[in-house]
Amino acid sequence: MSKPFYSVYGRSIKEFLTVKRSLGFKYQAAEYELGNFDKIAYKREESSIGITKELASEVCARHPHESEKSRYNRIQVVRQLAFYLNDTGHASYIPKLPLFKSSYTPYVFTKEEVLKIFSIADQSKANNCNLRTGMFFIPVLFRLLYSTGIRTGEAMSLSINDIDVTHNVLKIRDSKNGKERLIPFSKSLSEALQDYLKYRNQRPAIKGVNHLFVHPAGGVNGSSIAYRWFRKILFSSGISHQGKGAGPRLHDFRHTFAVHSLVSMCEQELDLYYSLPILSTYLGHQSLAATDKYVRLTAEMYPSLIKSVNKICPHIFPDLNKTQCYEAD
DNA sequence: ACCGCGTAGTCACTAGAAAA
DNA sequence: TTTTCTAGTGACTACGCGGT
Repeated sequence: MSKPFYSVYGRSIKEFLTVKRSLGFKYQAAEYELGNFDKIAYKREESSIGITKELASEVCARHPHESEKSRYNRIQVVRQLAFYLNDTGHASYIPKLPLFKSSYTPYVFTKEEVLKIFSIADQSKANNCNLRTGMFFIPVLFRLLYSTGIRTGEAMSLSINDIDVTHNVLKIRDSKNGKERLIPFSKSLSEALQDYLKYRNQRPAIKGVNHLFVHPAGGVNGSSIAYRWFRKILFSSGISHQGKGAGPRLHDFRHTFAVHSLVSMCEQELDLYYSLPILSTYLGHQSLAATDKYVRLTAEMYPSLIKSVNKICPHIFPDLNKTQCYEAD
């Protein structure tokens, strides 16, 4: 499972990993970064253990297309290794952490864009007769993501037993904490799900398969399928994708759900002191702070709405000149 | 030949826990 | 409270396979 290391640091890195793991940390991603550290040390023909300032600066140098945050994460691992080496008698330079600020702004679809995406997805499904195509469930998956705001991973791992189309509730089982949460959904989504289930259950190949989202031949698709179709449909819908990491992502259905829900609650003049905790629970956030980020996002996208709400209940929406918008999950 | 999927891998990003 | 750190997962691609 673990990769070999080639430089003079190899043994120390292995010990370091063992120590960290014995403390209960997984150190999976870190092992990858340590591998890069090892490669650089090997290339430089480092002959003795102890990180010099020169070695540290080469390892911590910014990669051409790397974000500040990623570099920050990378350097943290090297720092930990440097601390460990110091503790074990190999004097090492401890690199400084850079400053960084979050820059990603989530994409929020307009209602027109959402409708356009749905209709293109429906057309694509009608045109695709491949027996193994994920297109079979894409239209209903997109509707599910938009109308419940659940994560893509959560949707893809749903089983048919988690869906109750009589009471319009679905169950998210969170294997991580053994927690589960119930998500009520709308009548229109329920109809879409029932339609899908009808076709799904008619197919003999799918008998006995528990996964909700399967291709017509009965196989279970990974979430990369959903993403690939998403990009195709996005292109056909004429919504431009801004390139790697920047464009609308599948995950942005979740943001869109949150923002549209907030807007709709504002329009119905619901008291946000009550409705925010509800939204927070629905999204599965552990704190209100995460949900608060959507409030800022909503304020940014619908300034005129905010003006009218603030007349009734001031202080709900932040002054955007003074705050920055960060992404919430 | 072409298309779409599955898989595995790299790189990137964020939430939330832990430490200070 | 703020800073530091880890866990977890998303975004994206290459490649190979099998069905049409």
